[in-house]
Amino acid sequence: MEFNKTLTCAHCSKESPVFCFLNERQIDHIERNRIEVVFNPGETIMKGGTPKTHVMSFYKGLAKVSLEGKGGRSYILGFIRPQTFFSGPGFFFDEKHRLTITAIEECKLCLIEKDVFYEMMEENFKMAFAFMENSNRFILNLIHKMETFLIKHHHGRVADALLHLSKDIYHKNPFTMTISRKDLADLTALPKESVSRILHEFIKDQIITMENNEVHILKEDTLKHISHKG
Amino acid sequence: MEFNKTLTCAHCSKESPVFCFLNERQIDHIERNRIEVVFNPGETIMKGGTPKTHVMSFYKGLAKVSLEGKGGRSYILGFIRPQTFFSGPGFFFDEKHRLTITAIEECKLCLIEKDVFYEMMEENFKMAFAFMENSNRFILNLIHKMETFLIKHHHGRVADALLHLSKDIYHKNPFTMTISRKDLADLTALPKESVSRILHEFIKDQIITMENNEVHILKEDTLKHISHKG
DNA sequence: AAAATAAATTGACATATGTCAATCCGTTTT
DNA sequence: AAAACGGATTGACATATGTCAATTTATTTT
Repeated sequence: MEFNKTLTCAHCSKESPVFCFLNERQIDHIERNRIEVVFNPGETIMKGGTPKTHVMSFYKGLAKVSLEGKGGRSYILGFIRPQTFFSGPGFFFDEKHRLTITAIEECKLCLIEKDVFYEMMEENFKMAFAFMENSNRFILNLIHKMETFLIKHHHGRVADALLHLSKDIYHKNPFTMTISRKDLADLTALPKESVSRILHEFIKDQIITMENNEVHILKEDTLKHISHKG
Repeated sequence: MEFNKTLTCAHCSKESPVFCFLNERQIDHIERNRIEVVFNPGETIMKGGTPKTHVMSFYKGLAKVSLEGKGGRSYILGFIRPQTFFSGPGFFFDEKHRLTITAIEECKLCLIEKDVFYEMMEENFKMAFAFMENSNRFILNLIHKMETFLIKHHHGRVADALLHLSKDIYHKNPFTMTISRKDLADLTALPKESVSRILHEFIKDQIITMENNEVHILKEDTLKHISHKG
């Protein structure tokens, strides 16, 4: 964790899905009320169960959003990529984080006090709506996530995860998996051994290649088919 | 489905988590722009995939909210009980219902045009906030639901479902299950045969009794334990 | 570079779980 | 009341899947 202001709200806010609606006065207000932080891989950005004191504007890196389930298991509900605004689900509901956010690649982000954000939302309707739309996006992701959890055959879940990583997270096809096998296991709600095996089968069947976490999806359609048939 | 106005917004809005913030003029506005409908058990109130044209104020009955998954399976994400406001997830995002709502017991509800609702939200900030809080509640439910899906042992899922039904849905302990075994299966994401078997074991172990869908939870703590250990 | 540590893979095994089919029960229909 | 229907239960069975332990590979440390 490092502290050092290298960003400016004037610049970042343009890219933010929520803060892009702020007026100059408000931009200045968060500029004076933000904390800029860098997290290294593995570090916990927000811990489920702790008090919710800040909202987050994610500027750089890759982080995972996970739900800590019973018996020490944890389940990855999604990833955070720049630019993202994140308040945690249940912003209007209670004062606790439900989810844990952990840095996977080095992350740079700003924290803004909850009350400061709340104030601004009250006086800026456009932003309030953007906030709602942003929350909506999160729910829809959750619902999709839920669908994938309900895929019966585990091959389907891994197939889905690979497609998701390539398309939505790394945005390329031969991509370098910066997430661990354990993460891939938590993402699919499978034991890591199963993930290994299934990955191996995909390689054997020439659906993907993988060398040193460099994954290349050869037969996207086959993966899609595997994921769809369940 | 029957049409016949027997309710008044002036009365109902007092109980609504969202409409309770409306002023007289606005109450009058929805009074003139609402459709009152009665659905019989089994009827589809909203169908996933169809255009999202109205929001719903749920006045009476019991309905299930489900996600239609791959291969004709469907999964119950939750139930709707009066008084509930329901817009469907992703209200600000797109024009499609993601979830299907089906009446279990006879349901009476009002439909209000999306645009009418939108207008009112724009001019009434308090209501907008109530709407957000309401959405938040839905997300938190989803997250909890997700946790239960991830319970490893299936006994745990059934235990959790029984507790949920008794505590949150029927609000009593010896309760009459108005939902079918198939629904219970969809609620736990299990095949209905498994549900039957597990229920039978619970009865055998004297954790519950069940006669003609009259369920009595005898050992709540045991159920909780089964659900928690996963 | 060698040693130590952690991560990932593989193998073997028991069993929890899904599927199919047959039976049972309750409800409705004529 | 008998027949017909749908829902729920039970039984039998194959197998997909999780677990544990051992091995290999990769990564970090000294």
